[in-house]
Amino acid sequence: MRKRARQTTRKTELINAAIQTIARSGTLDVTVADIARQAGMSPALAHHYFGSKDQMFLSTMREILRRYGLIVREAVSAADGPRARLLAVLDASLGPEHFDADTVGAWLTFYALAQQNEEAARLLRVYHRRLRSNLLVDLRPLLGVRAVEVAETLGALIDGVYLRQALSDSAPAMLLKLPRDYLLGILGSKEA
Amino acid sequence: MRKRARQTTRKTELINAAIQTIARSGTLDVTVADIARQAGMSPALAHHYFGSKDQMFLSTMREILRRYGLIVREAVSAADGPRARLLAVLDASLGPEHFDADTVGAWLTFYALAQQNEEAARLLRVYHRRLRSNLLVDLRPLLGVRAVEVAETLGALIDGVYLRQALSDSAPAMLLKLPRDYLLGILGSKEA
DNA sequence: TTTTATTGATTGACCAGTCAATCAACGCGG
DNA sequence: CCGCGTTGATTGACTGGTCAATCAATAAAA
Repeated sequence: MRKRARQTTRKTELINAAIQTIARSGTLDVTVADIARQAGMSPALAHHYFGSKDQMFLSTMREILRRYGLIVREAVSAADGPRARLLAVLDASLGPEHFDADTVGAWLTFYALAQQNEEAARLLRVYHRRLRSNLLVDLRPLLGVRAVEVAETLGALIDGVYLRQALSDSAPAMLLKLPRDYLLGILGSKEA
Repeated sequence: MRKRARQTTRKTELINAAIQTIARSGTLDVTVADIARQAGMSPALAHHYFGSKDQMFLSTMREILRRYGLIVREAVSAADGPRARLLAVLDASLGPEHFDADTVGAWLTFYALAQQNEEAARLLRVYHRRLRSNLLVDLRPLLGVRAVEVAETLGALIDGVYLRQALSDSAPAMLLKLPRDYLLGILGSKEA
């Protein structure tokens, strides 16, 4: 048991180091040595735990996805009613936990990775579907058939906001409220 | 003069080869040798013309941006009235010329590059500003102060659609009509 | 002839992954 | 409580391969 715990902490340390290192350099070209150094251990140890660079990246991606799912689930369960839950999903998706420079950098880089690596693409599709279904659950009772289109639009909008945030051209605050305002606009006009 | 012409064609050949090669492999990890081979010449010649790999990539990016600007300007000048011009900008931005697998692949990859390379980030910001201003020109007379928010939303939405297209999860047709429907929804409700 | 185009060969750097060797903790029989 | 063997943690050194960039040499053009 002690053994397993140690292994887990080491892996987690490497994953955190990977997120930081990837975001800081903005590429997947980061070397295993870079990540290991960031985590304060030798490159050989990283291989010992993950087997290959690709496996390390995929684990990192899974971890980011896991954290995202956790936060969303928490936020949704704390909200009451469809409208509040929808806003909770948006807030959680664009919350500071995912929107810090590190995570955004890593996130963007994974999109690039997804073009090469089928497993990476699969993980990204999982995220898309999860977001979509989270939105649809509460959009359907409010909008009926139009829910699908609105859900797709919100999904694309969130991703676009991420993308632009990574370049930090516009003011961040402005970008963050875009999906929320879109949703409120839709809900408001439907209420009438 | 002859000299310049030859140099230009060689450079263009390399740029086209770069677009194809990047898109096909889905990464910036393509080697100069790969690109040169695709263009039917030796790697050494590619260095002769561009000096470095980075310069070659940046030239490629500028070329893609130039083509985009060209198409948009053409489409806009052919349209009549603010509403038609807005739709023209959207259609041109998501048109098949930029939406084929090759260009989308290269585009996405450049977003990743922009995190490392300041010049790449600058070029992407140029594109953002150009799109924004293209939209604002015709949105302002229709929407007044709200034009800014709508322009930002459309920009983010387009980028998001690109991103999702690159993963081709949803049906392409569905994705493509999202920005258009959003704009029509805004304009429709304002007309009232 | 002078300049430009073009290439094959080479170099120097870098990096993922391997391996053999230490090191530290733990368990266990005496 | 003490050697001692087992097992996982950890590392430094090394390898095989790749790639950007350079260079010297040749062909073609001006």
